[in-house]
Amino acid sequence: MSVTIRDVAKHANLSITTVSRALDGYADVAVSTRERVIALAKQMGYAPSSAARQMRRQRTDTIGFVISSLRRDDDSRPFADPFISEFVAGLGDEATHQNIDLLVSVASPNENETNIYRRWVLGRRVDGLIVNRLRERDPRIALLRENNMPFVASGRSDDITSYPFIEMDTQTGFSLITQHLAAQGCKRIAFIGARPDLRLQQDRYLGYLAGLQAAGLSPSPELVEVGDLTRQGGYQAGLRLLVKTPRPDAILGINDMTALGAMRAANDLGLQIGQDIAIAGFDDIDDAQHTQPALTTLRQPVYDIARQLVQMLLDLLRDPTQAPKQIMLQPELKVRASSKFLNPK
Amino acid sequence: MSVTIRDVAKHANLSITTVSRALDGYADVAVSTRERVIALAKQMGYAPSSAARQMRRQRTDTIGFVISSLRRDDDSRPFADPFISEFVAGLGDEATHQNIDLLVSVASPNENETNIYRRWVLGRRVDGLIVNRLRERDPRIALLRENNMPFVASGRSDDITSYPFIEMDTQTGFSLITQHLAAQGCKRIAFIGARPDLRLQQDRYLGYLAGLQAAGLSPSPELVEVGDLTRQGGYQAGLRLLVKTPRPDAILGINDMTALGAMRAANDLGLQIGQDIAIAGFDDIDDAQHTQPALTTLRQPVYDIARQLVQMLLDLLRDPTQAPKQIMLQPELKVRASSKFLNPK
DNA sequence: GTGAAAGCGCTAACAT
DNA sequence: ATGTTAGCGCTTTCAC
Repeated sequence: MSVTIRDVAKHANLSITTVSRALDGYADVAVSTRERVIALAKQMGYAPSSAARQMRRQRTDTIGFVISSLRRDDDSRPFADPFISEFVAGLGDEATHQNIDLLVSVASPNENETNIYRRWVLGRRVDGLIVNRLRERDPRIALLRENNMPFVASGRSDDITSYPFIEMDTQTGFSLITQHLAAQGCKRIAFIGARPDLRLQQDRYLGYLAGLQAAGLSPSPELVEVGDLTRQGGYQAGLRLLVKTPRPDAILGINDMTALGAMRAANDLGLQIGQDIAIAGFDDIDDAQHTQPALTTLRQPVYDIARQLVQMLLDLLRDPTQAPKQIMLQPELKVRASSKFLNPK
Repeated sequence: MSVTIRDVAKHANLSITTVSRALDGYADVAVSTRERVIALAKQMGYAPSSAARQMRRQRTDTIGFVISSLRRDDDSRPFADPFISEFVAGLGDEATHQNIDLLVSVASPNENETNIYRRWVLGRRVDGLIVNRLRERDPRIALLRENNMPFVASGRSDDITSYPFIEMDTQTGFSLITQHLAAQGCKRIAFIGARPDLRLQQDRYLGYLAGLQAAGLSPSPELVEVGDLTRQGGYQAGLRLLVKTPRPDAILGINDMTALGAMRAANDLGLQIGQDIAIAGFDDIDDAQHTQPALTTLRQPVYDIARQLVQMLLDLLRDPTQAPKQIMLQPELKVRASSKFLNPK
């Protein structure tokens, strides 16, 4: 069917060994031979079969990433999450740059995403994995551990002893942004979070509480709503918050998409954002600078984080015994117009 | 290292043949044996090695998609293109659903993306490919053809005889939306396009011209600018257009991102969108409904198209001799507030 | 209903 | 500097 190393060897009157070594650039091949082989291979359209190579080398030169979509219904578009897009872009760019492949899977909420991991891990489909949006006692981590599958994480789980990760200091970040809102004169600062089993919910919520305390404000259950990290979820939660009396004078979203949804809710209720109410988010997605008014947020260098995660994973694959690199980054506060507040009573 | 079929066979006191057949559900295995094997495999954490399977079956159960980023610089975030995200989401969802894997690569502008195709094709890394944003005399298509690599396309190239594709009738669509703008009273309707070698530029530009003609307006080179499908490109082109005298009274973007950029340009110049100037786009990305004012556009069911493309590709893999399915869809005009125009002189 | 054996295409250890 | 050979883990004929 397609051209194999045997065909090339035959045409070159060489053994397949020599062809293999010539193409892989081994030193013990005559220069003239090497050049001849390379030219011939190119001309014949030969490239090593990836399956054969994987089998022989016991290595796939492929890393995997499973996009876990947290929510999908008729109103919210799938995967519209720009955070994930940018993350995937970083993974893809760095993978290409390092000459490895990226296997991507999308786990819809109804299927058991652990199954995808299981298939990839047990079938040695990939050399390693990138994991994000970790949960408490994350079953994926357990699976990877049990099967010795190398992985790096964005954010950390409970047990951080044995794997590399990059994490934003979201707790400090949320404390700072909460204090920023308080400094605008806001007294009733609401928070739209996410499912409590998500690690990021815990960190960010704690940061929010810490920020309130630092500002001398007391927390209230009335001011906390649960979203789902999507614009739609933020919109719904925003509506629930804004009809309460007394009304919140600020809304902090667990991420930018949530904040964008809340902005829309405020808009629909006729409130002037950056005047009647302050709104802020987290991530600094592309849209954040392009809304009217622009969204105050904490910047997370998602693209760079993704690239670095790939590098960390490759380091780990090269030397599995090394101490896991664990990096903590400070998010950067981006103050824009949405967090102004001109109506302090 | 990891558990193979041999290990399972040994534990079960069976030949590897029987284990293989039991797990693959062949009929000629005793029910009791099958159950025993399945239980044992699960308990031992066995799953067939994907590399070995690929090699033996001469099939990868993987399809590929290369994201060709058209532009990357400091101002524009990579991959922020929601069109691509949604497309990838559709591919990923359907692939998962069909139990195959999706290999993704990101081709940065500086590397030769044909190299990625070459590696995948010659190395039989994937069973088939999804291709989009075709160009005139597309070298990728030539490569795929030469090497008998099955593929399906979103949009078509010059030679449409031999491969399946799904295409939007963008020409009709752009004609309609241009006429819609004219019907608002706009007389100087500008168009922000893209590189002329992109197939989509040609179709959409022709549609724009046809729409002008149908509305009794004459085209002017003054009213046409070149962008790059990004928000940033739309912004720059928008600025160039809006400082001209006389000023355009409508801007039609080749896609929504371009239109969004143009909206920002109009905003920056103090123009009221949907009043001083009408703006429209194409795609109906998630953001289109969330801008202020909401963006008039032509809806393209990107997610569904992507899913269907995967199905078409799998059909093609199952029966390579079948006549290529070629589908043409009509985009749906979504009239929103951005295309109002209240200042006809 | 089960097993033996060939072979997918390649790489690497070992020989020459 | 080049060739011989074993074997990666699996599926699939073919034989029993």
